[in-house]
Amino acid sequence: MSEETRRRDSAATRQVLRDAAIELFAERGYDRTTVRDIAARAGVNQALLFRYFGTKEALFEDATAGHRREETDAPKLVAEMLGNLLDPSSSARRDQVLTALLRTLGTDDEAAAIRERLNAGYAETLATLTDQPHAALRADLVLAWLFGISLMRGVAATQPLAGADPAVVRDLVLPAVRVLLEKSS
Amino acid sequence: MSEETRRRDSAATRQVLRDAAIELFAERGYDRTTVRDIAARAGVNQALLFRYFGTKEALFEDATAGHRREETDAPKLVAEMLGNLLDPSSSARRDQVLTALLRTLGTDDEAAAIRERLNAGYAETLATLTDQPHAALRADLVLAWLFGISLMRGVAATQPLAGADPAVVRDLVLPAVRVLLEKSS
DNA sequence: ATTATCTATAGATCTATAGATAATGC
DNA sequence: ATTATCTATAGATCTATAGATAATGC
Repeated sequence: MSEETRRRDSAATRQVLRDAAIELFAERGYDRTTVRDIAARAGVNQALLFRYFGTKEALFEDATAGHRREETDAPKLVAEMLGNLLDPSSSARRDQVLTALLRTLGTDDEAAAIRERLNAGYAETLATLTDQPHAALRADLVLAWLFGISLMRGVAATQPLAGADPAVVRDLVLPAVRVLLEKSS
Repeated sequence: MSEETRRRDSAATRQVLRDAAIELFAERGYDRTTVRDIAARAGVNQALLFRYFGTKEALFEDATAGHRREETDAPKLVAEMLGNLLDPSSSARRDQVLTALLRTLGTDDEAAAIRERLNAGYAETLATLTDQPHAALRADLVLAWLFGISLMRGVAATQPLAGADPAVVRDLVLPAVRVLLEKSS
């Protein structure tokens, strides 16, 4: 609202920089996002980015951190994640982080940070989904599928997947996932 | 062998540039690969890259083009693709192109070229795999899975998927894919 | 004579820093 | 007095081009 006079507030400035960064990293990936773009979108001076985060890399790591998943009922997780990924209106923030990670995968410098976030945010919870042998591997495979779908829909935008009805996608994916994660009860 | 004296040969020079380019694009993605890197690996002068391809972008498109899949028996395709993706020794060339495309997905400028190559190279053939409704969508979903696996193994290198035995991965993935592509016969 | 290759560099970035200015809290 | 913010710029890239040089084929 009162955009005109912004009080001096280093915490707020840090936060608008983080917000602008995650948006731009999601839109363009790490390399194509410049520190000046970030500062411009945040509406703050570009030098402040370095004052508060040190380097562009540190800002990336800060901006994509801290989205550890809440512990949740395992069987519902896949459906929920799929819903998040498919529905553009839901949970925009987590989607942005995921998209930023996917778009930045090509950047070796960030590979370690990306691995850690993917693992902490998603794989750990998924691994509790099955009691079959290779539980962690099964979880990774499910995750790989969700990322592949997200990648082709959101980043590559290949048709028909990018334009498909989320409900149809879900109804196709879930039975196949069920085969992979089937409990031997 | 006789590296020392290379005859002047524009066709050969174009080809070593293409080869070096696809290697580096697969290793680092589009943005992190510089034209000087490419020329250095090819062992030719950097100005020749522009003489023969005009721009870096045109070189990318040239180097990733022309790997249209041979028409093949549909049911075997998924297993074969999976084998290609998982086995590091097989079909290094196609893997390089795929990896280059995956690593470059973040680059909007190349998005159209990438879409076209993924579609022409993989999705079209996969779409013949099933007679169920949403055949093309099912094919895209399988493709998304293969890409996701390739991405997590080769690019993000997340464990345990990155270190998993290819045979185990195949045995987990194929039954789930079968559910998705099941013919109604 | 033609054309493949090389030298040298323009011009446009981009990250990061040093140091000046100005708004706040005591 | 402290510290948030801004100005100005260093220094290191990167893509692309103009024009010189040198190896080939007739």
